[in-house]
Amino acid sequence: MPTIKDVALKAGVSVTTVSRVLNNRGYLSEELKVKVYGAMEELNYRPNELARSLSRSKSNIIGLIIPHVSHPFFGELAGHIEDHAYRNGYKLLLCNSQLDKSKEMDHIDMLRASRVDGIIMGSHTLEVEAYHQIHLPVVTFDRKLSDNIPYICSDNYHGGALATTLLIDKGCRKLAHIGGHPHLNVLSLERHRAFKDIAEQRGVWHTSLHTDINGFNFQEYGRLLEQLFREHPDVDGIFASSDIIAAFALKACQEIERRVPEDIKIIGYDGISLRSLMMPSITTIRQPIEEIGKLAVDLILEQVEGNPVAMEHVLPVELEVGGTT
Amino acid sequence: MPTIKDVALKAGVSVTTVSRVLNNRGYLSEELKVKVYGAMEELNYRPNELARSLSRSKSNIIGLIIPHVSHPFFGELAGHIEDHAYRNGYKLLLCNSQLDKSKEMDHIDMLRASRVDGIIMGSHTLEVEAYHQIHLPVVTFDRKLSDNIPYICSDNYHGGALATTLLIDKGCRKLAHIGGHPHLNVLSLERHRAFKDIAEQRGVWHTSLHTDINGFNFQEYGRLLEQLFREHPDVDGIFASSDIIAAFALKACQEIERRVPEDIKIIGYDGISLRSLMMPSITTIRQPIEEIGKLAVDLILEQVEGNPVAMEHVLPVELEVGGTT
DNA sequence: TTGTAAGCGTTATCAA
DNA sequence: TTGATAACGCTTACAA
Repeated sequence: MPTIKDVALKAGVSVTTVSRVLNNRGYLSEELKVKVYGAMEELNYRPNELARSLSRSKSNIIGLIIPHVSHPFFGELAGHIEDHAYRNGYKLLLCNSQLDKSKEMDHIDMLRASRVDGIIMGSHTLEVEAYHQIHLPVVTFDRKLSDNIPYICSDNYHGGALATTLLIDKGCRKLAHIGGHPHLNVLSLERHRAFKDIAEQRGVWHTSLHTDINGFNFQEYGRLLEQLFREHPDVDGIFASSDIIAAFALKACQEIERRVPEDIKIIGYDGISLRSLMMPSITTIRQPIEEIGKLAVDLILEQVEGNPVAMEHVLPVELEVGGTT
Repeated sequence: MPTIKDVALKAGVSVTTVSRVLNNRGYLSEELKVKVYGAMEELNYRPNELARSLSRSKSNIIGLIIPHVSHPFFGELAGHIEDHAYRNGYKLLLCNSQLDKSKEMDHIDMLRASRVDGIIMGSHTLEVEAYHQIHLPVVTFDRKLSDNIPYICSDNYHGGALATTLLIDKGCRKLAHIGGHPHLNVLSLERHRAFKDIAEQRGVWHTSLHTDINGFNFQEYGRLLEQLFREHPDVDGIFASSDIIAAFALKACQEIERRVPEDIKIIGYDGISLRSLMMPSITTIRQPIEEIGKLAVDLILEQVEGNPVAMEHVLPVELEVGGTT
């Protein structure tokens, strides 16, 4: 591959000048530009980003750590993040922690070693301390780490309240919540708190199930639902903490021939686009996934540029009525 | 951040020695190792991968270009690719082309400028020539570019034949195929060819619909199905070129109250894990997604190491019977 | 066994 | 306005 030296040689100027043209710094005559650009064209020259990054101490790379890209919610989120990063001249280094502590630690290490300009953390298997050691612009999704690391989340409590209220208003009298493990330090647990609060306020019977600490295991969802219907065959309302869990619930109901929404109502959370693929389409609490992705990138960029950023970003949710309620 | 110099200073040796310890080159006394590792530990030193990459002319980064990570098939594929890359000490730079020519071109350019060690191409909006200019290890998924760029695909023709045969054997007499745009240069079009061949061989009526050239638009799938049922209300078998399309077909049937599989049978393609979430779960032709991902990474690595690789990699598909047939 | 010094391809400082 | 030259942090001949 041709280097800046080759371009300089061909254009009959110094590398400094080529660099200046490349970065549009200082005064540059039209004639000079034409000459240099011409040489670049001829050589099919592309500046080496590795060298640039090293020299400037800035890689223009953002690291993203999430549990699984293959999970529809994170897949959509990652898509928007990449898109927004791209529009801002940034690249995306993708890491799947698979909710494995050592993998997540490795990934953080690797991203630091790669001198990424910032890290978007969507996986949270480690203790707060581990994230404090990062010493890089960080933004967290769905977890508050400390007072000086910005975080983004949807309005989990409100979403949980909306969902629970809807079920009760629609006549459900025996509610179940299925969500993530309570020991995970994530803000989405607020959904569960809201569920309990509202159910108690309204005096409605309720129970709660949760996944293993290594959530996102599709097989497990099936087992949980089986357990639910075994122990409480008369549940008539399910608030699932994700649309995927809700879809499993829907399927489980249909398999035991309980009509949805007549016999039992289901509401999910997230608002993944696949929810409308189910039959009936799943009622859900929609998080603004695209906005979350954009904001995450923006918060990294602001920090990179040394600008102050707000620490708390609670984005509004919206009830999206489908056919399961 | 501490550099190799700081480590050298603290350990009381030269940078060369530190580098040697770092890379485990040559003879190193236990005592020395302890000393150097100790210094690294104390300083919380991590070698700067940018500098290493520049120096070695090797970034240990693989670029991946796909249409959308948010599409379940590509999401799963990307997950496996990242995982396998990680196990081999490689990082993944993710690019979503969104089937936009200029975006795809930009991404290729960017990956080259970033000196990635190789590119896995899963998006194919450009002409063959564009890919030839890459001059880097490349492996293609589902498209044959030339005789010297390795490609991976599932046994599309066989899969298409299996699917069509199943529908006919199960008694369907009026078949429809829904797939990607015929002008896209992708091997998955073989599924359609097989569909037509088999239907004709068996003397069964058949028709074909296809998406826009910018496929993967979920809204469009709905329109296509509406069109299908309007023009051919008596179709009794649908071969969809992806599980997502199949899911849309299933939903469309249920909405117009045609029973699946009694009145109309549906079979998809891909074998995404979400297919089992549908009710009934979707019968499909399963591609070995994990294997495809691994192989893609391996083919890049082999090329990076200068080893010869086979050009054609047709992976077997498998009929996965669900409830829609 | 260890160290000096050149090089990887840029950018940035400072003269001219 | 342009050009040497020294960084950036690491690897690697080549010496010692």
